Amino acid sequence: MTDTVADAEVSTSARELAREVLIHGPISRAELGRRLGLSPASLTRLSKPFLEQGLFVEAAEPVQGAMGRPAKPLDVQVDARRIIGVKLTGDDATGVLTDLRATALAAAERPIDDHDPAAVVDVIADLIDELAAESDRGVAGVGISIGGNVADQRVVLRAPFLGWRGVPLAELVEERVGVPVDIENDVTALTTAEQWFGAARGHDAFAVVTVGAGVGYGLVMHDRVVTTPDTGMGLGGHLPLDPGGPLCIDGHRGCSTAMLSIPSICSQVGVALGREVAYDEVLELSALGHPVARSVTDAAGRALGRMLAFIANLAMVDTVVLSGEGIALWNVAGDVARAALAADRDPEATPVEIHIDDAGFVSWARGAAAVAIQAALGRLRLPQ
Amino acid sequence: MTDTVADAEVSTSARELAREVLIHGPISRAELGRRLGLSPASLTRLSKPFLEQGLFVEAAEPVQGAMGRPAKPLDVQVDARRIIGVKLTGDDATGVLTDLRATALAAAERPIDDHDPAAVVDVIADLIDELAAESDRGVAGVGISIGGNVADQRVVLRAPFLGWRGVPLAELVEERVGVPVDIENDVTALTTAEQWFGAARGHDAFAVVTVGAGVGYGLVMHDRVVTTPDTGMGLGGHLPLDPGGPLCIDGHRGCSTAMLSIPSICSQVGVALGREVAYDEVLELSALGHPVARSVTDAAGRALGRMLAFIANLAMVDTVVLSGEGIALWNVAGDVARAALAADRDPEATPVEIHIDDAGFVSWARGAAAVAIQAALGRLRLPQ
DNA sequence: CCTAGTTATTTCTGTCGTAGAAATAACTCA
DNA sequence: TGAGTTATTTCTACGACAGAAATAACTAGG
Repeated sequence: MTDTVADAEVSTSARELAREVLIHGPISRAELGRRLGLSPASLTRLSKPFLEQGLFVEAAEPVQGAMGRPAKPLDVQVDARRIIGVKLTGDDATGVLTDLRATALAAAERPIDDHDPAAVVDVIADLIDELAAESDRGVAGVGISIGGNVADQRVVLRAPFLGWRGVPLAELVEERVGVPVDIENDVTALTTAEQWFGAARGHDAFAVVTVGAGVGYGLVMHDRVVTTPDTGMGLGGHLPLDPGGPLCIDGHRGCSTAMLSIPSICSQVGVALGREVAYDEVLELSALGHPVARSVTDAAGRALGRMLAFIANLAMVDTVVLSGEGIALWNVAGDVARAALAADRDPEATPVEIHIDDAGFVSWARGAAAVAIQAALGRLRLPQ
Repeated sequence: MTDTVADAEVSTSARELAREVLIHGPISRAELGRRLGLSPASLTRLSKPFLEQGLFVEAAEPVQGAMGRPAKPLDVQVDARRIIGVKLTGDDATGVLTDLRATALAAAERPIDDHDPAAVVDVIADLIDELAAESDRGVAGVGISIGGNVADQRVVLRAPFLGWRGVPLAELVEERVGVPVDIENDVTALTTAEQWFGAARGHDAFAVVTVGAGVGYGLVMHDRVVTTPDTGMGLGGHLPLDPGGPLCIDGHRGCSTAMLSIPSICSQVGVALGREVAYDEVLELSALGHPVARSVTDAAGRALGRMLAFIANLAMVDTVVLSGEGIALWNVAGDVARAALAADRDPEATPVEIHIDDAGFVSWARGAAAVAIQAALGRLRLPQ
């Protein structure tokens, strides 16, 4: 972003306008005025600098069919900036180059062999350089998401998979790449992406459940992602769901991780078959009706359905997004899960809307990009 | 409230100021400025009309010990208005006359024999008249809380205990008492009271669990009580907590109602002893170590602890208020509940803060009063 | 006892964002 | 073709707010 000296902080209204257009665009000024509680005059005034900067465009296609003067809907010029999102695990760093709606334009990956912060920063910087080379218009911001605790979008307080405590990752990476960097917990980042750009876009309250190496849980309420000091501790990963289920590594019988995580499902089937089995194979066997695989995925489905019911009843949401690299489980266990959900929820209650985000690792990296997009919005400067 | 023709709508800031003083007063203008993000000048301006109207007072006791000019904290004149709160069940109407902080000054009760809306309105009007006679300064508003679905704080959509559907209760009672009336779901109302005037006062996120004839669940997040179309359906009342527990009336084994409600606990002990047992006697027997009572209350405690863990992990709160007419259960089962909670929650996570509100039926009626106080705030007019 | 330092509150003034009204634009429908 | 409808723009006035400076009411230390 090339800021002029004369550029000024944008007002709250301008930021809300940008957010609304980013999430709901293309959208007319009139509709924006109604949503934001502003007069038409204000919308003209507020949107002008965005149009002048090339951050907004007026959609070519006016709305047809209605009476009166047709609206000229505003939309973000998604190609105005490029963003990079990086998802960091103990094993590798996955990155995507995206536009302003976190749509992936390029992807890359690097293994992480050494958990030393300096070594990891090297890998991340390399990954970012590779992705930035794919962009012909520079990079406006970088987001990094990580399993663990993050303070202020700057410092990794605790990252069990990397054995980190108090690593000022944003600073370290910024020094290397010369672009603003923001760090966020991985589930929070993914939840943010679902809220702004995913299937739950525009819902004012919903939950996110991720199934993968572990089980993650995120919550949006009153249009805001809920974060607490415990965010990143994985508290949604050890809910007791099945008193007859297997044990997780922490000794919880039938908890969400024991019932749903990829490693646990693979090892349950593996033990019964007496050989190592990959996750994809489990799902395949289950689809073919193999009794062992079927039994394990059915139990997983029941547990997932029960978890969804608990979420709907206690977090008071009626929409849930399922994501993560292991959510293909839904293909073979979705029906069982829906039945279990129905059994634990009042039949007169609002049905729970379930969205599947099956983009796997790309979703995690998109989440990181969404964090960078939000941060860029916060840094926005416009000519007065 | 005697409005002059010249009185004007109060601004958002003025309403937020009133709310903040109501919840946190006495509190200095300087501190209010910091909390609301306003300059000291604005606080002088905003608080002046409240002081002129006699709604605020400057606390007599300035803050001691600190350096600099001592603050003259603002507080609400709690006696400036009187409010009536009524809790309606299928059997009776309980009412309280309160001040502006929902502190009960008088209480009264009426049995409800006839569920016909007209008959119930008669009883409520009588009850209100009796309580209003106790006030020497009129009544500024009436709140009525009810188990069931309420639309817009005006119309009872569904109230199973009364067999009502679509009763415009606010209108009917207003016609009789000539004072603004607002209706709210009972758990929502109680949650509101806890948020503004209870032990969780000022917490930005917490949950409420009520134990009584049933089990209720309310949630505050981002400083707002969470309500959904399903509010009033009692979805928190049928969470599966103990696979070996008794059945509730809907056939859920070991659900929150089956494990925790007064009728279920009494009947479990009653069946074992071969006679009818009152709730208080169950708690007494349990305290004395009676094996049957002990066993039932221990199971209840474990279920409650598990429920608290689910709430903390899924609603993402670290504070829970326990209320309702049956919460004396905590006296005999609190330790068991705490142990169960600890078992289901990561030991490194923030400990869950538990507050007990043992005011029983008065709390329910206070909740209704809190709704009326909020509504009065919304209707507030001040001389410009 | 006096003075410097500190914090709270008030007064005054300029600014910025907003709504309101009226004008203009661009359509549909009869 | 004109009446009706809706969207957007332009212009103006108002009002809420912050900032600065003044005033107030204390504490702490010499």
